[in-house]
Amino acid sequence: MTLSQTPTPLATLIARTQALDGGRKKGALHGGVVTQLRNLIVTGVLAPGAKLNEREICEQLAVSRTPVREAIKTLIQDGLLRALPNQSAVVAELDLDHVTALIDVVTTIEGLAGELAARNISEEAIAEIGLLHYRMRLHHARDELPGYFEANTAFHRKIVEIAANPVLLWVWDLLALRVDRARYSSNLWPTRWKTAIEEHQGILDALSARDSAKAGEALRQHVRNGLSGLVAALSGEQKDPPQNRPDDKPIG
Amino acid sequence: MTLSQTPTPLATLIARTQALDGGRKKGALHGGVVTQLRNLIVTGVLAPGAKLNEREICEQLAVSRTPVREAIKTLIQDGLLRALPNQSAVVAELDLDHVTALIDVVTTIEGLAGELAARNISEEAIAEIGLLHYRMRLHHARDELPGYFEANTAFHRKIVEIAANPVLLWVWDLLALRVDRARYSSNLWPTRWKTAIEEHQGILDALSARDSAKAGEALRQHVRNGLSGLVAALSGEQKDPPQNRPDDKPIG
DNA sequence: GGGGCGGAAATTGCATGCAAGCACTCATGG
DNA sequence: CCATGAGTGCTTGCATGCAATTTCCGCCCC
Repeated sequence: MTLSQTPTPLATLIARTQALDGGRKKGALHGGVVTQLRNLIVTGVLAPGAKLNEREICEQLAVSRTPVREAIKTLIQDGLLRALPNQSAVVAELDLDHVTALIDVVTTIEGLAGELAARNISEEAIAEIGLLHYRMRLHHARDELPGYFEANTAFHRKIVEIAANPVLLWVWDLLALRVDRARYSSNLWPTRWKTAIEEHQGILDALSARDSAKAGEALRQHVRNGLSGLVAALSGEQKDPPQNRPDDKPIG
Repeated sequence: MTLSQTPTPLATLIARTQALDGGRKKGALHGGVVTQLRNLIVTGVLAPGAKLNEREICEQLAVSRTPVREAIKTLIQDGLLRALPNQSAVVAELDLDHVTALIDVVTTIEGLAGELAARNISEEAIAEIGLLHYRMRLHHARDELPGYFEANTAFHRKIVEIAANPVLLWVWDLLALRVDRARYSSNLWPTRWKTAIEEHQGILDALSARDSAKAGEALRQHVRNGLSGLVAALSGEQKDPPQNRPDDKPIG
């Protein structure tokens, strides 16, 4: 009753994902709940502004309130939820302003990652990046957006890993959550597919050449382009009334 | 008994801070515990590697395990604690590598902040920055390190605020925790005092002139210098055996 | 008809109880 | 003397109970 105006009770939506308690060890509930809820938020099943009723989540996930409460706290830290004292946590809004703000930060972070990665990169890492690039091309050719999506995230994260800076990776992971959320929210993306692949090629080339400045710049351009397009798409969608579309399948 | 080898039981240390339950409203315990523990970690009272026994913290802070557990989870997210399944959380190490990794990220982030701030800055904001700058000079002249320290943090944070990018501010706050921790850990800093003040002057000038590139560069230089000096200091201290010095007062 | 108010239900925040897992001790054997 | 293993106590992880606060509903008054 509390969660958004969706006619479908969240029950089904959560239940659809998985039952969460598969022969679990002791310390697995908290993490499991976090993952579950995070996915629901990032993919947009839980619409911005929706209230999270602890009891309801407990019932759906078949766990007690303790791990649920801890999970909610975690997601608040991640910025996916907003907390009000003595009130239900609500899914954080996805203002255009906020997504716009992401552009500069993510661009800068990924640019740094590119610069650092180009310096450290090993032959093995080059091959791994290349592999992901071609996985993306394959998914593109087959028109498999979800697969492309996943490979794309892996591609970018791999570059950050190669940068070999744990703090950078930590920040990137935090930001990636928000970027993914924005991406899921704007389900028109394919326009940039081809361009994105060309840009990826450029990034790969720069990394292979160990050209730090070029890799950084290529990544900055690529990320900025992608996120700007995303903002444009979102601002176009802004006309849709804040009602959440029922059963808004993630992408495909 | 569990918390580090310090002869002084943590009891006194925590008790010294404050009793935590001053006519509290309902939703204040969790935040209070987080703040308390965070301060203890950042200031180094809780040495890296120290185990956090839930029961003990409960007794010292006179709250039950629930808020303490939630606080610990929060601090794990912040990267101040490390979690081991079914084991006590431990204070995160402060590797030299980790602090070194901070340099590039914080430098980049503050550089971005400078660039953005220079574009948006209002006359009022310029005045506020200037005020903080002169507060620092005053504290410097009076040789009041803690006051300088506080004003310094406010100065930097203010610039990020002026940048008017909520995501940037969020990331900065997260990073600032780690920077402060490293700073507290190396208690020799005054060498850079004068230089730092000159650099601050340069930053202030660039911001006043609304010269984006210059402000960004000035901040990058300043932050890099500061953190590099910090790393140098830490790597010098590295000789001290990993034993934590008893009653290592934060700064002076 | 609209707005303010009172009370009850519901919800969060905190405290506590119980079970599983780890660490530590101490005895034993090589 | 050192390594090994069983037993015990402590610690975390989860479930649940209780109190304070919010919210929601109906009612009354204007």
